[in-house]
Amino acid sequence: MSYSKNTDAKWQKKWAETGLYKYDEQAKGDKLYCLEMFSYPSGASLHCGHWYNFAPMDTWTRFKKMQGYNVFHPMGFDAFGLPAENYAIKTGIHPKDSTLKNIDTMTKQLIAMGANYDWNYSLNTCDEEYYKWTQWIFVQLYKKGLAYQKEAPVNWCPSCQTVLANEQVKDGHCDRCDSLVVQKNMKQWFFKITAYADELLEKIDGLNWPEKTKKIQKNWIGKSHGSLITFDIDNGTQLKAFTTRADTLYGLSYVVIAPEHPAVAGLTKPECKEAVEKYVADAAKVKEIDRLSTERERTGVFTGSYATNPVDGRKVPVWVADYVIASYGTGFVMAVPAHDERDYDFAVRYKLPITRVIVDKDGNEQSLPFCDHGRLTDSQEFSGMTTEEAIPAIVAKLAKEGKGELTTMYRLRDWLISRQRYWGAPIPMIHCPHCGVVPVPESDLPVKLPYDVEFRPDGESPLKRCPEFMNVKCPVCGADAQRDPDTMDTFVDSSWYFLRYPDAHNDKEVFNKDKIDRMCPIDMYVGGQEHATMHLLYARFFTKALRDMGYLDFDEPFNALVHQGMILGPDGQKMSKSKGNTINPDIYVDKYGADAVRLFFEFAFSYTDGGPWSDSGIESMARFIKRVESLFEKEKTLTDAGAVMTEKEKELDFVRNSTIKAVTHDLNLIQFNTSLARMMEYLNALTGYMNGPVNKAFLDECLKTYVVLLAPFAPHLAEELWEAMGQPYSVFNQPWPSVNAQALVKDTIQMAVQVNGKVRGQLTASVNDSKEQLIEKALQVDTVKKFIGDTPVKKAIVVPNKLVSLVV
RNA sequence: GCGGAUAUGGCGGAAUAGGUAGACGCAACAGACUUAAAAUCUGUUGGGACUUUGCUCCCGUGCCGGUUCGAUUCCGGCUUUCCGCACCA
Repeated sequence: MSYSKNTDAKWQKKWAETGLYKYDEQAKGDKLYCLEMFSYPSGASLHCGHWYNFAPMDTWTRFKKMQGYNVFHPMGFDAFGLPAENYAIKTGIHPKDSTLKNIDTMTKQLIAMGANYDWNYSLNTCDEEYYKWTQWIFVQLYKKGLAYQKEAPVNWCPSCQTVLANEQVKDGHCDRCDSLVVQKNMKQWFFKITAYADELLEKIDGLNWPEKTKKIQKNWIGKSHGSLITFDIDNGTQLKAFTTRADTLYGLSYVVIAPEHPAVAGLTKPECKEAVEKYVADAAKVKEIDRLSTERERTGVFTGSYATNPVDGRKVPVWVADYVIASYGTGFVMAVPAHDERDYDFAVRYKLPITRVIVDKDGNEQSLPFCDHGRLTDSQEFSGMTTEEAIPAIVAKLAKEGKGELTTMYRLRDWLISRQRYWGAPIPMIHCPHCGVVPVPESDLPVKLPYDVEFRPDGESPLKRCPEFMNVKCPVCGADAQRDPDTMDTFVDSSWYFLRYPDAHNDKEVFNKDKIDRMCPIDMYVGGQEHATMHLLYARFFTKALRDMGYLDFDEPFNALVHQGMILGPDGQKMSKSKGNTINPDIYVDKYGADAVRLFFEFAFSYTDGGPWSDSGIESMARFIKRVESLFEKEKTLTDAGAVMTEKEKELDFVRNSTIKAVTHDLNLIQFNTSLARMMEYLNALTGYMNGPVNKAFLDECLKTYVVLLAPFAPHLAEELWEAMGQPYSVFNQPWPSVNAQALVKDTIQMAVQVNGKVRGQLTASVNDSKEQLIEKALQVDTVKKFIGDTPVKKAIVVPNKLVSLVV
């Protein structure tokens, strides 16, 4: 017998035939819902990133099953999306055809990996059975007021020919194709994620997530405490400004409005009209390009209008400037150049007054702009107060006239979900000339995505060109109406898939409430960190919205979260086709077997770090497998020296039990690399033991322990060894070994002896030695004597089982 | 610019309620087997010193300092690389 890819095939077949992976909801053991982020079948096959995400977690879930948990571990496909569509445009192959073919290939690869998914619980987001419920959720959100349409400046990717959510724009570029994103005013569908901003922020602290991810998400939500201050404008209107520094109000020198703000036209005096209109038009054109420059000059124009500072009645000019963001706060800000860098630069450029109203806490005048908190000066009755005292005081004064209030503001914007693309779930809304926007009745769902459509994008949704799809009767009045031609962002599909798995084939409801409440939240969720402000945020929002609509009873979808690291090319660079450093894992599976590839990914780096692919690394894993096999081969040739437990047997038993202890501990912490290091040490100990006379019955027990411990890591090899030992199928029905505490107690211990903090010698201690006896022994060590000489020992510290430290 | 992380042999990486730094593996070198090579097995392997080659000594976890009998681990200040955000008022 020799492990190879044939071994893989043999056991994969047997596992499938015997239903080893079948999930039984009624089975004994605590439920453990473990999930990896499902894969995107845009490429033709699984790549190293998938393998690194899935294979080690397969090991982990197998371990948990052996520990007695009732593990639910499904897998599906995030099948809609731009890459499949772009591939279709390039090749002419319909996205549905390529996607289904890729899903088929990837499923086979996952099976070839040895992954223990129960495919009866699988799902695929481009399946009508699935997107029917995606649309159903859209309708519920609409009815709840959480889905709405608005005309707004949106991010437009000219290459993908679609709008994008804020979260999908990185450095002003499209997250998918890297094209420069431009701004466009369009009427689009939004989900009101901001309604949950507070809860999304607060509940994050209770989650067992990586701290960094929590921080990224918190910053993205970006709560800030401040005040809304109302300004009277000389055209008779009022505008509110959001500020975190109401204490600087006496230093006001002008106010600024964003170019996209609807009030701009009304503010502009005839003599300024030409300049303002030109500025607004230019701002729209160059804005996104210039945003990339951090050295960008702040520009603006005067509108001709004046605003009144509500705190002292002074008039200040109203400017238009594109350093004000229309979509944050009110799009209108108060400018205090002395205490804000941006306002300072702007004031210097346009020769606007700069008035100091804050000094530092000690009363010293710092150089301007001085942006720290401090103490007020030249601020009437508020002079002398600190920033912290002055803010509520000034707002209270303004509040009497209805011109000030404390408030909070969020950086988070509502989630724009319309996409002018073909390959997604159609938005289930109908536009009727009489009734306006009407949701598709639930009984008419799904709104099927038509197959025969010219899907090349031209800035309008491809579905618009499909009259059979577009033309519909209004469900309310029966008049001729039009469907919404857009499809939903694919992040909508993935915002609830984990809720569908436990009840994947329910055709009556989105999911059964009892079932979902029993199975969720997810106990362990594993996927890339790049989803921190996208999928992981959207999924939390969906869970909360569905909870508030009564469909489930928990607050958070993912109790624990782990990010696997990234696998790099052999050159240490990110894998990419253009660099030519990609690795196809299939080739290695074919050559060395799935277990060798699994072991490589698990042993070569810490799971959360990842690292470069290495051919010699994978060869070393193949070598490890051979060493394990030859050990078991050798065992058959040994003769029994009798059932005696000598020091050698005790030593091996010590290693066996400390291996069980360490592997269990490290696997619980998702530390595959150190677990396997312990397995190698145990292998080395077995090899050493088998060079001498052996107690066969005892050795047999040690080898059985070895196979059971190895099983989650190298499942095919372990089944083969288990069978070869004459043990009944399957090794995965074996309980996880427990530690015999007795075996870990040693009679004598090696301890270090330190003199003034430096190790100078070793001593052999007996477990029963008292502190005094240990110190006495330490003083007798030759090398220690040399360093102490005649100097008296001032102090002696004993660290049990570790060392004796002498201070002279 | 702000925020977060990171730094350990030739390489991947171990070890932190402060306690023998370098586990485990790779690569390298030497030996065994072989006509030879590969494979396999065994051994050595952080750097340096030696008029005691040793159960020897000195140095060593990015840099500088501090606390401690003792610091990879804690504190203060830098530097590097990576990541997140980036006119958020």
